[in-house]
Amino acid sequence: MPSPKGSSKTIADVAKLAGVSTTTVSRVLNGEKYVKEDKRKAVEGAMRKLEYQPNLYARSLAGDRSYLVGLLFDDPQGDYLSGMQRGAMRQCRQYGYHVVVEVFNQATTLDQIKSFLTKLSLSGVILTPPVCDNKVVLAALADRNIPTVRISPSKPFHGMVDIKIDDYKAATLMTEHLIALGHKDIGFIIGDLEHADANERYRAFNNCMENAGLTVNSDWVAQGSYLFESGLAASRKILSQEKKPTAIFASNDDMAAAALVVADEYGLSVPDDLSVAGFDDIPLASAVSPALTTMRQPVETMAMIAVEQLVKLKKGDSPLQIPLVMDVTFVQRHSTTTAP
Amino acid sequence: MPSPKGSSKTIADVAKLAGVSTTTVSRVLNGEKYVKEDKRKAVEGAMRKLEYQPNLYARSLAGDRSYLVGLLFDDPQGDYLSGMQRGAMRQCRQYGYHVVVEVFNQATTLDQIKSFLTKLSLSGVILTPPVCDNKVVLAALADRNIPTVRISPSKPFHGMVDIKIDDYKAATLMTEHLIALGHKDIGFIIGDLEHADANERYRAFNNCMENAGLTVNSDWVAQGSYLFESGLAASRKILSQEKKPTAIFASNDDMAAAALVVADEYGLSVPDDLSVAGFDDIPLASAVSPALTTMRQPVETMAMIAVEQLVKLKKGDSPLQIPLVMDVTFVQRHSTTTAP
DNA sequence: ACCAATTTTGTTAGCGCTAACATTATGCAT
DNA sequence: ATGCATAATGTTAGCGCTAACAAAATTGGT
Repeated sequence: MPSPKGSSKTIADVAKLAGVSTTTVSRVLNGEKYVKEDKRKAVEGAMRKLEYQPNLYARSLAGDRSYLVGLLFDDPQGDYLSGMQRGAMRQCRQYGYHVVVEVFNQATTLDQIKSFLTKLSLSGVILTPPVCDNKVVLAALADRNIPTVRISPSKPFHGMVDIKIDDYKAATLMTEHLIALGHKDIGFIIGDLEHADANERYRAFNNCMENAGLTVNSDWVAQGSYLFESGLAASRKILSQEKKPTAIFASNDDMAAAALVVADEYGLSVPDDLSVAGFDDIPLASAVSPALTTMRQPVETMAMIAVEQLVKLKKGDSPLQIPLVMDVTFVQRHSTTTAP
Repeated sequence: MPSPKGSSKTIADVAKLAGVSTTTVSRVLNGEKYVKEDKRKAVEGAMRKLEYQPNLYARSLAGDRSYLVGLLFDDPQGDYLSGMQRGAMRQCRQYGYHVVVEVFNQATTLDQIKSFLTKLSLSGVILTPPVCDNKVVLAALADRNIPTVRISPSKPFHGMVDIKIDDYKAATLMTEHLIALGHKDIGFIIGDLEHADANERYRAFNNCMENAGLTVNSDWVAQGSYLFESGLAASRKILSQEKKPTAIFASNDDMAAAALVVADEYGLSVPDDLSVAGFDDIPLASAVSPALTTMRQPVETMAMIAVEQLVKLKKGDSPLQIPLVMDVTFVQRHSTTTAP
């Protein structure tokens, strides 16, 4: 009896058509060895003919993998994170995995974390900053032996793969760029210090200034949160000073874009009166006017590699001992120029 | 024998501890009726004591629901969509569901769509614009009888729940606001016409102008795509004209923010020389300077309601025959004022 | 040709849960 | 009390797949 419309084929249907056992079909499905070429061909043909789609839930229940990877955010907002999400989705599709998104922040209880992790028994998890440094989450993950990749974490955590850029070096490069342009009075907008990268960028700025024999004026340093709005407040704090800097280095593009707006409020022309540098190279960076000089971070690629690593971990490969450090690209546009 | 660390409890463990059958536990788990209060209490107690977490995959395999809802994007970017995502995640957590995100666009093959839908056998799907009007996706969904909620679709589609705002009315309101301020020369930036809402807003603008006895100057109408960058180009097209409008109504805030930037390029002061109105009220709208007059759309709430509807559909409720129309809020800020 | 090592295939028993179908209590009108 | 609807609980058979084991086929050395 032909199965009614909509009812999907099972592994048994495929096995019957291919003239093999269900186990053999399962082996083909999972790319195991110990299957003769001709049988493999037969099975693959049968699968195609029947438009067979493996049942995710049966596989998960019987086996150990779930083909679901979790993408965890503290606050899902902004181009940086949607870039991550895009990369993760793209690579997951490649491997037949799917992306489950979830918010883990201060308000998330331990129970919710545990429940999420044990209920879904994820094939893997990607932690975006600052969740990647959340002790509770890390412990819960390690406890359950869930393959985990962290994006831009602070300290290493045993058994987890880290993917990052060299924030210190990148921020040093940018500071040097400003100094090379003759700027001596440079302001800095700090990112959300919950994020390890924010710390690194700030540290690099300070050290680089010191090495160049320049002093950091605390009036020109302001705390932001990486959000555009916070950049407005930070920029106002800096530019409302009697003596103003000739350049501002913002820890990300959103805040740099905000600096552009505030500069305008104070009648400063960018870059002639004030140079502004950003970080990340999100779409906005090239859209604003003047377009931002920034440091491009390959966000989408990082997420894609994260998924790749997860798949490898799944196969039993042991985690990389050292972080995967991606290259950044210095992008000079029109928001920075020689000191006035 | 106590189960080893990490191995989670099963329904059988709970049943034994509570002194009932597994079915009764299942009934409690699913909130079915026909369970006496005392047994229910006993089961709930046992669950708590054992920290029982139902196995999602077993439930999905045995039953018909998967506790996974799909959130489909054409291009996951921008505050509007991350607002959706936030709402969906929040409400899903409420109900013990999870959000699987996926991109469905031109590049997605029918096979991929089918594969996604049958493999995951989702409990429900939320379609964001413009996926909500993608015939192929709609057909595949209907075929599989998957409960579906669409956000701001164009035409009704049998059996699906639609959630939207009254774009026509909202855009009329905004246009009237501009006209009431004495503006006669009003420009318009059209959104991505793949989105039904973009069409509605444009139609409303045209009709409203006509009703007020004003003519729409085609030099002051430009096509955008809802992205910030497209707003720059559109605004430049409009403001580069010899004779300039005294107001611009952009179909969303991103493009309105771009108009602000371009106005500045042309030496126009907003709102004194040029009024600018947006739509959506994303965070950016209140951050830019001057803050945008806009029409607030309860995006996050819409997504939450979408999940709620999905859960109801799951329970066998029949879909609403008419779209759920959410209220918008006119938000007057500082980017619009009386005509010069 | 014969044996052990190795590859290839099949058999079977669940994974943890729910649906369908008993079966047993309970209420309530006669 | 008696019968009958209705409520409350239990029994059982899978859902579609994989893991563990068993069996058969193949290989290669002697």
